Amino acid sequence: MSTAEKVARRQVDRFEERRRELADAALHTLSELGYARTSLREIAQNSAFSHGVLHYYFRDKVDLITYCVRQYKAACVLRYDRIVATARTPEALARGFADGLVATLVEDATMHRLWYDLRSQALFEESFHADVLEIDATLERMIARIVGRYAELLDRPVLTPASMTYAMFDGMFQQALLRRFAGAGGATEQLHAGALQLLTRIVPA
Amino acid sequence: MSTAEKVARRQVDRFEERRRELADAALHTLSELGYARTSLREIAQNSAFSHGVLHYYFRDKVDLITYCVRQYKAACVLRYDRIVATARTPEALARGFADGLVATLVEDATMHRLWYDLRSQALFEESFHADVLEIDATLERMIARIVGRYAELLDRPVLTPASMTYAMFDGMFQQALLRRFAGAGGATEQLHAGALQLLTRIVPA
DNA sequence: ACCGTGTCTGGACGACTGTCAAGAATTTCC
DNA sequence: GGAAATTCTTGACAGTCGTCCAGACACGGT
Repeated sequence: MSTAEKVARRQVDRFEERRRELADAALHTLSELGYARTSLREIAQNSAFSHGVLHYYFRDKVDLITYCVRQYKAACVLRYDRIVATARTPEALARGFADGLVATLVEDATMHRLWYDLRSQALFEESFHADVLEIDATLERMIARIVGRYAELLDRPVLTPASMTYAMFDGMFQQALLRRFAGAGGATEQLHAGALQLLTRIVPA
Repeated sequence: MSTAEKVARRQVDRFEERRRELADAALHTLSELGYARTSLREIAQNSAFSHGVLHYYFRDKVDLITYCVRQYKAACVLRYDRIVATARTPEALARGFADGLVATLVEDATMHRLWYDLRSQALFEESFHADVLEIDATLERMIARIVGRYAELLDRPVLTPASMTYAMFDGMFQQALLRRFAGAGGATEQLHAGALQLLTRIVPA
């Protein structure tokens, strides 16, 4: 590799790193304010830079948000992979999964509400379609892995399609999140019990 | 009733009627553009009036949107009540329910995406909490009536809590809506099959 | 040390926002 | 028919928005 190539590579890396840094700040602001109320100036204010720099690293607002969504997805997978249990018994796996759901509901609540917000935006903005569908597919596979392992440990077949399974867990999680932010009590308990119950419904005896 | 009271009553009625009319226009615009992109001027432009009149009938934008959400709820209940089957056999009820879901997914698609958009907003804006929770509770009861009747026809007990049942149907519907707007095929078929399958899971043999 | 390139700032621009008020238009009532 | 009350239009207001740009700054290579 020539020195010129090394220089170019390093600059590209720096550029990418700064993009990630700015997208991080943007994600933080978005998760706090929501898509409708987040402006580029507000994002810049929650970063170490001024608002002008955003157009140096991103073509426009849609470009920034799209990049944010992709970065969010990466975080998503990591977070959920924590949940994938190393358990040796189906009971331990189920418990670990339910515990993990409740934990991320509490710890990453603002990020989750951002996800549902952005997914709703995808119903109106075509430019979000591809990324949202891809993230949903990733989450669906994650759920399928857990359910598949659970059934494997029980030596039973999975009779429910993965898309349906994901939709049901997602619906439950969304309800729990809503109750949490709306101040209604019992959200964590309902999610925990619901996840366990749903698991036994999907892999019936 | 005195004549003065009659006059007052008539004025109140007219006032309420105009509010409904404007909220209708607002709902139409909202369902087309989404919460984040809808302005009062745009709403007025899709009505027979100018933008200033909105502040004659509504205190501010939040007041208007809140009123819209409440009006939307009324439409919701009516629409879903169409689905509540008069069927005499469980098979007919299940089929009618699944058909109804698919029909409203296709016919009222823009209204449904508005609902999910506004419910996401409730995760960020406290003023939406009460109405969103109330609408969700209404929909939950609607689902519970259908499932309850289905179990009754089969002479079996319902073993799943209503909140969990609603969450699962809602999750499936939301996925179908997303696939529809994202241009992915098979949304209606998946929803139809999923609803039937979920019904048998909730009321197991 | 200096130059050139890459990075960043801060202000300016026009468009758009919610809100409001003055007055025109319309309706109601005697 | 005219006065009074209501309903509606229009334009203005102070902000904020995304976007762009001239110039200041930083820093690695020679």
